[in-house]
Amino acid sequence: METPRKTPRGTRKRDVPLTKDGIYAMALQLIDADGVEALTMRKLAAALDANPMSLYHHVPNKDAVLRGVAQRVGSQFRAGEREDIPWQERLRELALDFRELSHRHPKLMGYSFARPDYIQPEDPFWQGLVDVLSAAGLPVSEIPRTAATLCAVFTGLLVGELTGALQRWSTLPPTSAASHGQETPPPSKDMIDTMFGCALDAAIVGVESHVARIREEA
Amino acid sequence: METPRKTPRGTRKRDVPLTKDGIYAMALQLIDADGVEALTMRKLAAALDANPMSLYHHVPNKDAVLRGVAQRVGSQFRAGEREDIPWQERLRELALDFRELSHRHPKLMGYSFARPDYIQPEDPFWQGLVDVLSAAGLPVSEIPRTAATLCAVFTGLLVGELTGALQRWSTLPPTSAASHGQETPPPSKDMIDTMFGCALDAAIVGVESHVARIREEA
DNA sequence: ACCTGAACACCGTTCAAGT
DNA sequence: ACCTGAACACCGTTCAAGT
Repeated sequence: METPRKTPRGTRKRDVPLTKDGIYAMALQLIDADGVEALTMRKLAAALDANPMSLYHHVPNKDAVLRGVAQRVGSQFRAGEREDIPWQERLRELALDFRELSHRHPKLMGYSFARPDYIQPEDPFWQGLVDVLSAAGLPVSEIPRTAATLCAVFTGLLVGELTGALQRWSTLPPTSAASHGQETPPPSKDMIDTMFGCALDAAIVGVESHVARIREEA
Repeated sequence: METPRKTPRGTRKRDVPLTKDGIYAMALQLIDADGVEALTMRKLAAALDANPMSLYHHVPNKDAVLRGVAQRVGSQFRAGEREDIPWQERLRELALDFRELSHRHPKLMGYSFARPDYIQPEDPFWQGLVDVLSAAGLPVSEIPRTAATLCAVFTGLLVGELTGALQRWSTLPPTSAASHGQETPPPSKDMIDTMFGCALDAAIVGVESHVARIREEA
């Protein structure tokens, strides 16, 4: 009754041995499909056609898996390398790229953004951001905090979009008095694009005036 | 051996019957102390000196408890009611108030901010924000999306602060080449205050120019 | 070195039964 | 109406044992 070998016929996944990378990759697939809260060490093992306990030979615990996946994806955010365009355009590209990639793993990012370590100093995204701010004329000592502020603002907008909060808030009635005016139109994808655009413009202006202020003082 | 009544001597909590509000209040205490991920229906019941299953008579499930707590706290964010000062100042006050109150429940807010429903349309905070933007001269139809964008930006910064991401990123080396320049100074509380201030300034300028642009078009 | 089964100490929630 | 004990279907993780 009991098949003596796994993958008896269907030749499921694992001809390949378990690896850290393989575990992270499958975890990402499961998260993309069902969300972070549905990820389970047992389900992960099953998806890899392995014994749940085998995972612990490659990974210390579940939190490490989540951290690994978050950092793996975080490191895929690319840096706008084009040095031929003004830094303002580069920043815009960087941000839009960030957003587009987030859309590929919405379930993960909603979770990732709440953990401080999904962006690593070696990540191209961080490097790119530092480059752009340096091109903007910001002194080195000012760059990390400006970059950090920009990251926080981007992720705030993205969390808002990915969780639906931005959608929800945008359709909230502007006054509490029940439905006595015109309705606000439902926000389309376009409208959220516009909101991102506005915020990005404001951020750019903010950096510009920060640079100007520092120039003045010197 | 078995004491026939609860609270046999210590007269613990419950002379009072279980209520929805009581449950939320205790859940908030536990979350403040140990974090959202440590909250358990069983521990919550124990803290209320009740049988775990009794909770389900007042609350449908754990998610409802978390939602209830988040909304309870969300509704405590106050609206800057002072109409005698310019809207820019009112917006600043609103934001700083929001931040200060978040600091009172850091463990909760790190979680809350990821759920779209912690701000309700009837909340004073939302009403205040709508008021301020209306005082800024924004047409009613523009207000919800502007308010939504501002909320997303604030919460992004706050999440960054509460999770330590802002701290961490601010001390990241501005260049990947290992330690070959001056160090960036460690960010103090003051420095994070400054970052908030800058972002707030940029947001205000952004709203101002949005108003100007709309005026122009009309 | 890598894998595994059994077991431990938990979870959230259902349900039938009590008052 | 409100509370409860037992039980179910799960968790993450440890550990001793296997190859």
